[in-house]
Amino acid sequence: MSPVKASPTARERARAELTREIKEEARRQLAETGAHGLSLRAVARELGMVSSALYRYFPSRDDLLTALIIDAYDALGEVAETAIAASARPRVRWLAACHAIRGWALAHPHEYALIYGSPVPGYRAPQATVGPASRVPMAFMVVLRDAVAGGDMPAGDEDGTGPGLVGGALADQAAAIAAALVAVPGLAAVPAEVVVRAVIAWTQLFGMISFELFGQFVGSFEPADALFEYAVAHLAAFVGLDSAPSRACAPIR
Amino acid sequence: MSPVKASPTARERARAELTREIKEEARRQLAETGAHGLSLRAVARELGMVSSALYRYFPSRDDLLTALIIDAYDALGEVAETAIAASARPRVRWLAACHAIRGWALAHPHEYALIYGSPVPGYRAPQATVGPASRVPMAFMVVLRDAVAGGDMPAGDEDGTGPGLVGGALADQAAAIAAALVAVPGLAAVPAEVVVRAVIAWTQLFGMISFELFGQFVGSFEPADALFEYAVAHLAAFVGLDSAPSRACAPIR
DNA sequence: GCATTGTCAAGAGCAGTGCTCTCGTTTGTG
DNA sequence: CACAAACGAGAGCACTGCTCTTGACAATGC
Repeated sequence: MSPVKASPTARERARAELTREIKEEARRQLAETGAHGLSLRAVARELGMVSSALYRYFPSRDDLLTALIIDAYDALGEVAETAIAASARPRVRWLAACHAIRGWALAHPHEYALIYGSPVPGYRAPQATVGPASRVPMAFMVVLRDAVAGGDMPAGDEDGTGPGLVGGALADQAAAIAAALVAVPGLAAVPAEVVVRAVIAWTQLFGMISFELFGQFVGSFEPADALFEYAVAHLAAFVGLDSAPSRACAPIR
Repeated sequence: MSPVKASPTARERARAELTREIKEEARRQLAETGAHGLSLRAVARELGMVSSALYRYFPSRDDLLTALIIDAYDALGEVAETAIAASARPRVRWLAACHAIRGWALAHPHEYALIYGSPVPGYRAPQATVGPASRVPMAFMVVLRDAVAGGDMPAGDEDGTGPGLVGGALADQAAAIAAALVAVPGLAAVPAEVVVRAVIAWTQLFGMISFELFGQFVGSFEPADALFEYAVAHLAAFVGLDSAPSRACAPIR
């Protein structure tokens, strides 16, 4: 935001350092006791300061949580972005992103719960989170855009009446996203139906990770590795990223 | 559990009544302030009693929450079961269940968050919840079983190498579920691949509902009606419930 | 019928929380 | 150097979940 001063004063450096330490300690407690158990007083105690001093850095507990949420979004976004960075076939990059995201979620369950679980206490996501939050879906879109540009996917697939044709409000919403995607790096356009399918794939991915993490697979699909593998393979086919272009996603029948 | 006495004493009736009232008031506060805001003292205050008296009915706050969780699972399970009760084509019953579940979730967001959001505070789901929790996925399985039995779905679809063939650990896990399903009402068996696909559809459904409810669709897909419609149509095709059997889920290409 | 036993609501109290306010002190700047 | 902003410390408020004790009531055995 504000331009970084050439020589930050000792006070500013101390402040930045302490802010970092507070978040670090908070993240530690988060990993131990979850969002509910995160206590400002405990964080302050652990840092050897008094609780009221902490309010100079985060005006409320929710603000601390928001900072952690943004960090988590960014961390996961970076994981996804490095996963798709490899110069491989789009399908490989897609699958890599899915596995990387799951890996991060399993390694940081409480931080995952913080951003993809039920919204914390009373609290509504502030605007500052939507940027970092969009990094993951954006990464998937980038892969699809590259696939379209590279000819790895049929570009114009507006065939008549599919089982769930994109039309009406859906088409508009998808077009808005596709437009935003084109505007930024300015290359090939992604068809509306592919955008919609990508969003569905996105929800599918996080639905499965959430179920695995939040214990909905109790006695049935645990571990969920095989199920996940199967699901993401289907998802890649669903959005149009095929290993063998024919028989995309209908082995049944 | 315990056999109901023919003539419950006045004390027993009062206790049951008060237990019901406590849960009712707790549910009301839950709808207003979320799980975090639910306070035993506030519930007691609203009921005109003192907080300590409440501990005679629920030994701890977590126990109250558990009771609410079980109730929520049961309520949603019943919604799903009545939705599939109609004697229509399996595909119609499937879609009805999806829409009914979403409708309940939108009407009871906090209760939904309680059961499908991040697991509350520190707490791990006790065994008593797994029964009610399985009613929804079970309902979907029943539809599929009926579809297989009624010939609405290809029964043996073990064609060679699909994009994500079910095999190894996945096949075992799916077979265990299919076996449990057959054991109860004892009719047609559901192929392993269909079971796996049903589970994936289940996670997809709740992934989308969660994203809609928890605000991940911020500026993009709101309202999500059209997206949901499109997604569940795909899901029905994905598990093998087709309106027009051919071109199941591959309008792309 | 009376005494015993168990259940119940009430109250006080403990340890903990988020948050606010007021103090001196420290630090950077005009 | 002086002044203002930033800071850490402490006390305090209202609230929480939870425990313990006390006295009143209802159900049961003799």
